[in-house]
Amino acid sequence: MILHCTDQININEFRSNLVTWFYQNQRELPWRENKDPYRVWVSEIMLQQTRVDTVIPYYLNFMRQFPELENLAEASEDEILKAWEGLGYYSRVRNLQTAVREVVSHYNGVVPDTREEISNLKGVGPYTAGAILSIAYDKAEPAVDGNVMRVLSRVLVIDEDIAKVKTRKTFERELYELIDPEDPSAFNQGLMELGALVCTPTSPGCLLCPVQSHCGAYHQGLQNQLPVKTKKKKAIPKNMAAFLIKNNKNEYLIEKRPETGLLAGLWQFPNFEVSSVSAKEELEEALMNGYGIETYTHGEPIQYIEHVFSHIIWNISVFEAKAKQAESASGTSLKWVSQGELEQYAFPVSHQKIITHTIRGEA
DNA sequence: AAGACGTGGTA
DNA sequence: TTACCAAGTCT
Repeated sequence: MILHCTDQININEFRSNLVTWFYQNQRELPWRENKDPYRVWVSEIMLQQTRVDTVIPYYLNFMRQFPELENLAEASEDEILKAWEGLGYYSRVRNLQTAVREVVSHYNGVVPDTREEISNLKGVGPYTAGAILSIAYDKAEPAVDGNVMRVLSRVLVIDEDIAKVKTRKTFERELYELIDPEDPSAFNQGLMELGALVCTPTSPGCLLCPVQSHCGAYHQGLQNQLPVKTKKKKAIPKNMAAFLIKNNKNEYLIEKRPETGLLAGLWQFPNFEVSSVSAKEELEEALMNGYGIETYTHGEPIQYIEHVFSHIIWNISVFEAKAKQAESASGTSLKWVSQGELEQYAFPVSHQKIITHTIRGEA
């Protein structure tokens, strides 16, 4: 093993090669304009399991809408979900607001700077804690994400399964030795940037790599065998029925999803799992029991949507229906809204397709 | 420990 | 088309 641990000369060279490379090759990103802890925090939450290119427009909009931590703390749930609409993993923004409120009430609006305190904030796990501490506060704390595990598994030739939660701790232990105490921010970001731009999952650019000489996998020709990662299971398909229901005022019925679980707190058209979409009686009964809505009988589906989540596939048949009564027993989770009002509410991507295709008649 | 939790891009 | 991914966290 080329680098492993005790050789201080090699460690110093590794650090300086990585940090120098980072300053010369880092991308200009909106969250790199300054080190404001709140701005760094928001970016780290958005970046979880999400590509840089996807995040950029959301980040710009989010910071325009909630420029200071206090603005986010005071926003409504519908506002924050709308700002997150389409980004996925919606509990991230709900947790972020909970955490930001905690910072306002408990830390006088100042993001705490110890791992202990910051880790107790909702949605801040080991990676995000390390990222904020190092990037915003220049603390020598590891920030182990998928990039870092891929890069270090190659450099240090570590073949533990990076899909396993405990493997992260192995890399954190190594990092406490390896991290550059002079510039932990550039070191951590350099590791991630290297993973994103050079030490990629497939066909890594070893010939361009600033730490090639320190890389055990490169010297042994193992860069394509590492990291080791077990595969995940495939998504399970479900038959879903969705209903586009109008009343006599030309309004649509929408419902708010439960506060926990899949797509928590988002709005949707009445939507539920069915054994079969051709069992009309089952559909009518579900509408009556679930929504208190009697409808004029509906015909064949007017739209089919396949939507793939990480662990589920929704095969949605969309039906059109007219409510027999103008008002329904409207709990807080049911609402009649005009076409124009629809855009105020955050919908899952699968139901955005109903709005664009069936309501607006776009391609 | 393993599964829940989204979405859009790429080979 | 299927599979895997992309700056993880919570239960």
